[in-house]
Amino acid sequence: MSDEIRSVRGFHDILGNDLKKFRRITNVVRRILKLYNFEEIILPVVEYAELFQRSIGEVTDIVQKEMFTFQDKKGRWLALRPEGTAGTVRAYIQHRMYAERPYRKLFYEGPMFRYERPQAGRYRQFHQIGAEIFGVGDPEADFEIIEIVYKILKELNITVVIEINSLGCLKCRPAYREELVTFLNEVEENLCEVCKERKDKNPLRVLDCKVETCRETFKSSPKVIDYLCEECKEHFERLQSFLNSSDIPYRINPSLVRGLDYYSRTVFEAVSDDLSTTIIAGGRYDYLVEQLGGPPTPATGFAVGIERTALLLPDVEEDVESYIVIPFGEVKEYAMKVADILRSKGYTVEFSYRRGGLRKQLEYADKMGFRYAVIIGEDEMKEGKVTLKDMREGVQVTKNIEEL
RNA sequence: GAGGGUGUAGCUCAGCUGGUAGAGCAGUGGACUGUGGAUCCACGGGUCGCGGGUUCGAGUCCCGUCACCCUCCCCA
Repeated sequence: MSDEIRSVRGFHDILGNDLKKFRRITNVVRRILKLYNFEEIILPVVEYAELFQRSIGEVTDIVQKEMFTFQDKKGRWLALRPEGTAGTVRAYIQHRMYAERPYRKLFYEGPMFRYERPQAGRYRQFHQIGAEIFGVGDPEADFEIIEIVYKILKELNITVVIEINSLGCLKCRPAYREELVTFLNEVEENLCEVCKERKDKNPLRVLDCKVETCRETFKSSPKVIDYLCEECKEHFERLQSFLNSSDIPYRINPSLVRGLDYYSRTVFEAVSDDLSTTIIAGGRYDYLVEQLGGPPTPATGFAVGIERTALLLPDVEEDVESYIVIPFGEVKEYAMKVADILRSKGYTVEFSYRRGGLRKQLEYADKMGFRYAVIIGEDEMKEGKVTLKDMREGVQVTKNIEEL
């Protein structure tokens, strides 16, 4: 036992009930994305580290402290992807997708990697499923993304609040940023230690602080939405008008900012009240494609944190209508044939390897939750029949092999 | 990167001021040779996370270390 090899810290196996929840989430998301005609792309797990430095932002924690980076044999810096958007944009550019159609809707699913301390719903290898719309600058696209997020949560029966905000664009954000820094310097003594640190590094992030005294202080801080230029203001208002004419509940959170540098204009988060954590988030990133070497292309998208969402799902006991074939006596060949006949009709069938008498066999069938036990003894074999027992109802019938 | 908690049987856990390791559940077999969800009996199973120290003697005390869980930071 002492020399047993365990999985690497923060890298976990997903099995049993956790896997059921995992699949439930991805199935729901995939089905909804299909309704909106998104197409899947499978992206590599490894990219050049530079891709993330140039997209997520050099000064973000993700890039500075949380990325798994390493050198290949030729000394190039590679990284395990910490998120999916950068790779999707890279692929969009690399395959010249911008030249094929006026716009493109893509989705991806897979493991992401961040080097951080594991805790509830958070691992070093975690999984996201996300979608992006390239080439649409209009708020319709933002609305579609938020609508999809809402449908996902509704279908999964998860109660969350969708918070939205606008971060403005390159025209209006710098002015706001300056105002904010001025304000933060004035109230510096009221800020927590972390905020004092962050104020110079990434001032927008300060607004995200959860410390009560900070929140109180920020009530009088300048708000991004008051500094939006005409175009950004109109964009944000039209998004709200789409939302208002839908049944999607939302609220504006003027302090909502996101931790990745590439966002512009619309940002949103689906925040769980009982978990007090974000499970789905996203927003618009109109400069990223160009920043990574493509033509100017507006884009917007979202990502679902699968493990985190799974925490909000109840344990599900699904009734699988599966069969167990119980051979009793010298009937193995016959019993295997019966099992295969059932499989050819599409049933899930386990051939029992459990040793022991019929009693033990039925105990096993009961414990494992099989709906039907197909009992096959020498009597049944002689007559070309089987005994089919309904484990739930406790009744059994004898059937000819052809009647299965 | 900072802080807190926990490591004893497959699982959940007890084990007092140091004195040879325990329960429940699960497993296997039997009571019961072709009928489960119940009962009873028996059996197997542990370098007490790892390393060192104190001691005649350490699961228990001390030091170190690792892992897991949780919180902060950060983020989905």
